Order: sequence, then structure tokens, then C-alpha cells
Amino acid sequence: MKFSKATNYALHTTLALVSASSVKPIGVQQLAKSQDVSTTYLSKILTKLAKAGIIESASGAQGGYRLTRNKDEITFLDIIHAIEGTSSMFECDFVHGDECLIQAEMKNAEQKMLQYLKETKIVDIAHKQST
Amino acid sequence: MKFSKATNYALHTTLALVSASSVKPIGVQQLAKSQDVSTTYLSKILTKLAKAGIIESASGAQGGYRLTRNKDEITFLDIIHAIEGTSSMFECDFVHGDECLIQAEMKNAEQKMLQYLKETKIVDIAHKQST
DNA sequence: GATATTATAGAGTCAATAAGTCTGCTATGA
DNA sequence: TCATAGCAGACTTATTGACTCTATAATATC
Ligand code: SF4
Ligand code: SF4
Repeated sequence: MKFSKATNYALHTTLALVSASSVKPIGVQQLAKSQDVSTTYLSKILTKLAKAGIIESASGAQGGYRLTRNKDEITFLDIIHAIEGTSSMFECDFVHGDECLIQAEMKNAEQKMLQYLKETKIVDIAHKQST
Repeated sequence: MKFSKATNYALHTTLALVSASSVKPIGVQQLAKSQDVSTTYLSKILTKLAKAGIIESASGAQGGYRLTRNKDEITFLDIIHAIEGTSSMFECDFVHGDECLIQAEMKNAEQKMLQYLKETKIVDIAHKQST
């Protein structure tokens, strides 16, 4: 019951992109260096973010990644969902009807966390960091 | 980023013990049958609950498991912590000082979930179920 | 006190997932 | 056209989860 390291990389990279916020895209080499991770692996992670519409890529020389949307539209939850998927943390093989109370409570609990992550934007901590 | 099946077994078994609430202990065979899991494996899970002080075991004939504490003191969180451990879902290898804001927000989010699980008691759903 | 019954411990097995590599391909700016 | 970047998919390795097997220890009952 842990978040994957990939999620960690994704959060850090997005934070870097939000902080940089340049029009010019930033190459994966530069992004990978600061996190001590291989470029090919980080690239694979960033492709997921791109598919989720959070960032976009530019091939070729002077290429790299940049944000697509407005900075303040990017939440923690967006990134986590892009990397970890959107299925519940409590999946039960059996389906014992709608009145399954254990599952209901577990999902309520999970929702509390997701709600917080949805309210928390990357740009918030980018601001705090720069002060 | 999923809860283990062991946690699921633990929750169901505890619910069964709370619902039964007999003075006589209940054997692992009986508990395992309803969940379609082997006795040896469930036993191992229940030993964790016992070590966490949630249930207690009795060896020998007519032995089994029963609750130790008062029913309404047992929360979802107790059980989850007993099985999954208490370490955070977001552990970072590097420790970049106290001002690590990503980690701080992730742990805030996690706390929201834990808080809910702490407030939710097994006995609550036992009541609902019996109605 | 012998015996059947029940939990406990720990090693060992098997499968699934996470984490990361390698290689060849595609897109694009200079 | 060529050097530079991302992309895709197959592949490998490490870690963890989900069990099983077996031998041991405790205890109620006879
Ligand atoms: S009661 Fe709910 S959580 Fe339990 S096994 Fe059935 S469906 Fe799963
Ligand atoms: S900034 Fe925080 S979360 Fe990021 S690598 Fe450092 S310690 Fe880990």
C-alpha cells in the first residue's frame, strides 16, 4: 500500500515544469539529472502525463516537455491518476451486493484522501518554495 | 497502491468476531470457511491481529480467537495498521530537509484517510448489517 | 498423563507488479 | 540531411504479495 516511485518522479517533474514555466520546452535529460533517474525511464513516465493531457512534448532539436494547461489547473490528483490509474485502492473480487459495508467505508476513507489531493495544486507549493 | 488481500481478510474476520461476540473463542477453521481462504494463511493474519492486541488466541481443543477489548474500541485503522504496518504510503528515499513540500502534502492527504478510518468502528457496520 | 485438537513459527514456493534497460523508430529544428 | 529530441514495445530484474508445508507448542478432555 504504497505510492510508486514513478508517482514521485512525476510529481517532482511537474513541479519543476510549473516552477520553470518557460515557453521553451525542457528536455528530459535536464529533468532526469536532478532526480537521479535514467532518461529513458523518466521519458516513459512523462509520456503518461502527456497522454493525460497535463504536459505536452515536442520532438526534435530544442524539444522537450512543457505544460499544456494553465498552471493552476494542475492538481496532485491529476498526476497521481495519470500514473497510478484511477481504480480504487480497495478492490474486492467478490461482489456481495450493494450493501457491502466494509467496501463502502473503505471507499469513503479513500475519497477523503482523493478530495484533498484534488484541492491541492502543484502551483501552490511552487509558490511556497520560491519564497 | 492497493490494500492487500490480507487486510481484507482481517477486516472480514474481525467483523465476524464482533458480530458473534461470544465468550467462547471461534476456531480459525470456521472463520476461514466463510472467506474461502486456507486456515494456515488466515491463521497467520490473525496472529498479527493478536500481536496488535485486537484479538487473543486460545490453543488446544475448543480454542480459537476472540476479541480482547471492548467491541466499540476497534476501528478500521487499528486493523489496517496491524496488517499493513504504520509507515507512510509516501516514503521518499532522499530526505531533503523539513521544508519538503511534496512529501508534506502527500502526508496531509494520507492523514485525511487515516482520520476517517480512525473514526470508523467495526461495530458500526456490524449494527447496520444485522438490521 | 496420553491424546486429539488447536494455534504458532518459519522456511519455502509461486505469481504479480514495480522498476528499470535496450533498441529501433519517428518527428523536427537547424 | 543530420543531429537531436521524444516514443514504443520487448525485455530483464528486483521486490512484494499471496500463499503452502511442516514441525512445534499449548491445552482441554478423557
Ligand atoms: S462483503 Fe464486500 S468487501 Fe466483503 S467480500 Fe463481499 S464484496 Fe468483498
Ligand atoms: S523534495 Fe521531498 S519528496 Fe522530493 S526527493 Fe526530496 S525529500 Fe523526497
